[in-house]
Amino acid sequence: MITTHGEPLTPAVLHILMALSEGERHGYGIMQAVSSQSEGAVKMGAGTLYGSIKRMLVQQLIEESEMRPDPNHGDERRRYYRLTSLGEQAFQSEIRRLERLLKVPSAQKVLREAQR
Amino acid sequence: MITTHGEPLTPAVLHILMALSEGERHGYGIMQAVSSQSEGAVKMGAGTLYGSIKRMLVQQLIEESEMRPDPNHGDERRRYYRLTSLGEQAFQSEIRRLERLLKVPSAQKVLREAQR
DNA sequence: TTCATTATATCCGCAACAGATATATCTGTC
DNA sequence: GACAGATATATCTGTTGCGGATATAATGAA
Repeated sequence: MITTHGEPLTPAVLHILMALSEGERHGYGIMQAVSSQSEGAVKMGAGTLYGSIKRMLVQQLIEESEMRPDPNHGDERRRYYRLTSLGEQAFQSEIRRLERLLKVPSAQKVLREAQR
Repeated sequence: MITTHGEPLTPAVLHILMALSEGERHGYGIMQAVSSQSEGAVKMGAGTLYGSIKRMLVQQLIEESEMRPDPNHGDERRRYYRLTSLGEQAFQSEIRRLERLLKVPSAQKVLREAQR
């Protein structure tokens, strides 16, 4: 499947971009953000998380930040990530794509019926 | 990645469900509907399409209909598909999931900035 | 009759997913 | 101080999904 703006975003990649769009986070923090942003509907396993992070670093959608946890509290192994401008663009175009998708009549119908 | 309602839907599966949510369609018709529903942003290749159809038949998200093209015009090889009730459920829960996702503040910000 | 489009289908390499597994730290509490 | 449970990172690997290439053939318009 091919989208107009670069590669298509897999659900895992979108969720990670979304988690990081709120600010810098470390791996485990991304996992938690995904769960909370989806209201518990989506659980991302460790394999998916770290595998996706690795790929996204290569694609330059995200980058590691120099931020380190306070030495007095917080696991020093924590590594923080942030969106690159490329990642931000990818996030934006994906969000807009999804919004357009939800405008399709049959999707609108579902949403109208959902609000009771 | 695990969603609360059965398996996670890949983008390809969602698009096919969405195309069929408007009525029965044959393979090539699905391809065209995907392109039009996404306003040309998404092009689904034949490999993805027929591979996904095969999987979705097994998962009972869709089923083949007995509908045949008018013998006077239309390729007789056309095979039509429709959503099963399981497919309809999957479509609905995915649409709702995506809507919730777009409610996340950082996504809302993107959408607000998009309308200019 | 020629050609673009429509239409279905498979093959296969590559990418992505996801559970299992391993290791180690942090934090609260008994 | 020991222990449990949550936090944290990472790899390995089987399985699934994607998607371009390829093949074949019917349709429809010029």
